[in-house]
Amino acid sequence: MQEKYTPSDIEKAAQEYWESTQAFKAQAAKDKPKYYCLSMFPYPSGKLHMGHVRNYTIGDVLSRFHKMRGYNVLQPMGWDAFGLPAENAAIKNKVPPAKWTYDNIDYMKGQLKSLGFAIDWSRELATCRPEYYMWNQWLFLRMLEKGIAERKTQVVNWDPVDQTVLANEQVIDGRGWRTGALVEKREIPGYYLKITDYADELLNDLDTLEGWPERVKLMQANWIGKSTGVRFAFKHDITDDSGQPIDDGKLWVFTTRADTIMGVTFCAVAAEHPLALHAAKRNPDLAAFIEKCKHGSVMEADMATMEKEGLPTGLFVTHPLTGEQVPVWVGNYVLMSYGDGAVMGVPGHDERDFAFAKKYGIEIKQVMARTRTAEDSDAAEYDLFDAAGDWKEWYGWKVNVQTVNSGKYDGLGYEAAVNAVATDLAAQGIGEKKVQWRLRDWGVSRQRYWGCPIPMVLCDDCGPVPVPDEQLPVVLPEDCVPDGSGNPLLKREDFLNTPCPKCGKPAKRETDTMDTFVDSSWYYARYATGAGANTMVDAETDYWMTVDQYIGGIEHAILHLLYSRFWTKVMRDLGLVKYREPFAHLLTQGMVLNHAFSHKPEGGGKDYYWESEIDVQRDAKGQITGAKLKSDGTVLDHELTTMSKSKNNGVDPQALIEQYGADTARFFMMFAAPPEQTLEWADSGVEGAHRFLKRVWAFGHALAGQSAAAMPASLADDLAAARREIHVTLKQASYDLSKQQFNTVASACMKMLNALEKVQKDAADGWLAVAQEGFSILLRVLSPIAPHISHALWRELGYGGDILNAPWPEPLEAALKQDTVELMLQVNGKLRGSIKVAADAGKDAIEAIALADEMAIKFMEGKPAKKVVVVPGRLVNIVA
RNA sequence: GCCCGGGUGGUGAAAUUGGUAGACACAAGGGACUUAAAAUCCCUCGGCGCAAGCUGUACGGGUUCGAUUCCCGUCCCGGGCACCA
Repeated sequence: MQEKYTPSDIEKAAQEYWESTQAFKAQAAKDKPKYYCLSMFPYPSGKLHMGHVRNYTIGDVLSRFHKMRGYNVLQPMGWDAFGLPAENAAIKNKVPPAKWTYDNIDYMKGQLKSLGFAIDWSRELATCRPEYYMWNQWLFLRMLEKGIAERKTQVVNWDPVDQTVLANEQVIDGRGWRTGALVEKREIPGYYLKITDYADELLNDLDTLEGWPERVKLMQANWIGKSTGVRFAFKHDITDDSGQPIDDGKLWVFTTRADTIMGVTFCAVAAEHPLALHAAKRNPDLAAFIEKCKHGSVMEADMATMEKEGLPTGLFVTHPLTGEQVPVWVGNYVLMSYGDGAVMGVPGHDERDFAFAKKYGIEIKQVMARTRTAEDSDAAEYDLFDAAGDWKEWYGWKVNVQTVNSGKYDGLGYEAAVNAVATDLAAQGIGEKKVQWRLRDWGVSRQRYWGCPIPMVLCDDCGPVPVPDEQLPVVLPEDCVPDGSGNPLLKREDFLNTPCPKCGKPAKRETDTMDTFVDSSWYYARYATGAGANTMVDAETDYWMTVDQYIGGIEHAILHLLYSRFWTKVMRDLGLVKYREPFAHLLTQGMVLNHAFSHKPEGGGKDYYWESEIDVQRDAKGQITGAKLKSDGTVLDHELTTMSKSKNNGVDPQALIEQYGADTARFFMMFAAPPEQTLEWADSGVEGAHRFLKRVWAFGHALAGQSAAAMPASLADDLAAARREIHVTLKQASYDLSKQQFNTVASACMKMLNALEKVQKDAADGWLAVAQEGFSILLRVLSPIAPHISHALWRELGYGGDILNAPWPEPLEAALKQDTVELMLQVNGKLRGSIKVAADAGKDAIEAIALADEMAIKFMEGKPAKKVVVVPGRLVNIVA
């Protein structure tokens, strides 16, 4: 056995051994419980970064741990290979996205292999391969048949100079990233998947996901956003140019606050609303305002933070309960795509309406008063409603308030008022209670090249026609090079021209491709499908699914996970799978953050710089206070954010692996922080992890070549203590693993080695027995985290077989046993010392010992003990 | 702006989920070995104090015999907000 720890040799040998024995090839087996462990597949951006290392090491630790626990483990890997960065790279380097993507996959696969993950590579897939994405197309056609997919209009960011649709990411401060042109909102046709049809089930089934973090379920529930309210109409007799009443003379709105309906002093409609468009015909100012509303962002965050602006239309509608005339405004914050594109304005009891009314001098009516409760009976000053003053929190409350100035509805609480109002509106036939969802349908059309083609043909005569199944897949040509000025497929005649499947006349293919979230919505099921399947999924899927443990970044808490859940339910309804949820347990890994430095140049866009290109200024505590570009001194913006290719702040693990080895990289990553916690990247501490592995190797080397020693019936004190320390630590480590808290499992390994090293080699008989037993425990606990060194030492020391299949160690009661325990001694909650008592001492005996203690007597200052709290095994607190 | 997290020594973190705050490490300082360096090993290490002790888990309150942990409020940082993935 080599004396020196040389990771490069050890790791290469272990990986070759695993490869030659096909150690990680997963096959259905009846004699063992299955464990499908899945990490979110990476986007092939070029190189791995530390976030990947963290994600995949977590998955690997869980996989290897479960294998040792006797499970039949599947851990697959693949590539989320379609997406925008490949097109950006093409624009920059004039390389086809396909080539760039495949090259990146090659490189990153090599990196993953060098990290020694227990992956079944035979199941590898890439979503940009026709054999994968043809099933996107196939399922899309099924959805179309069932009415789950439909064609509607969608609002997109339009760059008027490049004549192209921009992703939100490509819009910086309202301007196109390449052209700097003001971006416009534009309506174009696109396909939607009716996820809202599944809203109820997606919400209710969250309760069945016991293995999901509460915070993720909460985020999803909030996103789905079920709210009960009232949809009702304001009647009017506004007619269009042909004399027809617009929208049948009804302005529909939805509200969750029908209890405040008597406080309505205006209505606001979206810029695209028929009433707005009608009024604009005779009002140039309004027409200009509507035109202005077309610019700007489609993002919710921008909508919420932008200055709320409006203009009166000069039109009035009739309040359904008071008969009063209510002015109609156009508001830039009202979206045509939400509900009916119109809202009622109650400035007295809605904060946004309050600000709007004050800005434009609209009347503010109080229709709610605070109800006095026991807790705030003395808060008289808060009860005063002041329309001229500032907004007060309670104006918007639903509880501890009741209706006032509301005529027949006076004196009611929230629910009673809503019910009374809804009943009266229903009696008039212009309103009803309605469940409203925040969740919107999933728009899947992307005006981009590098994605899965939507299998439709546009015929002048027949309109949009689905591509027949037997013509699938619609293959994306892989040699296009996007240049930023629209979808290159529009110039590909060979792709574009095709006969209409219905009438046979010349027609054009749809050039829109699918949202890449489609690709990632079912890849987990495809991994589990047998090789060579000529269906989307097969019987083997039923064996492996559902995924027992899914691991991925918290940034996917809503969209990816919700779309995957939806897709699963659609597949179930089509009879393709039997399960209703894809992921039983979810571990949301915290992001690995790094500093990012950027600058917004004159012509628009946003440039990111590598840390090596800049000078960083720090304060005395090392906090970054500023940064300048080395080349020309440009002052840069600074943020702490997730590692990504586009921000030039990814840290490549390659240097780490080459210098210290994969085991050190893995061990350090696990040791650094618990998996769910956000982690600011710093490599200080890598040395320590490496030092530890060197000590493990050295200890193993010292034990090599010795035959197995029997454990003596009794051990010297220091050996018994060391052995106990090992078993106590093992117990803790197993518990921590069940909690998925790997940083303390890593530190447990360190504690075990510390305990073993502490006892002198020749201290007493039994040393060898304790060392051999302890080291075999240490290696097994260490092996999921640092598998290569554990594999090598396990074989060198002849513990028998392959550590991959060694049973997980169990702590021995005999080793854990102790005769006396130390209890902390508190007086009035302050630590004053400690007492030693027999391990089996009763409460009375412990009390007696505590009260007789010198420190207890001193700090009780002669006062009698009012109460003595005894926490078994932990402490005694004397209250004097 | 809205939804969800987080904040503990110089640094990463731990605390059996209400019971010894800082385990395990990193960095730093001191020492041993060495001609020297590297490597390795030993010691010190929240703050104040000679000590007894006091104080300390972002900040301000509260509940409790006892709060990093539970409740209320504030500040800061991160994630998501539907075309980045």
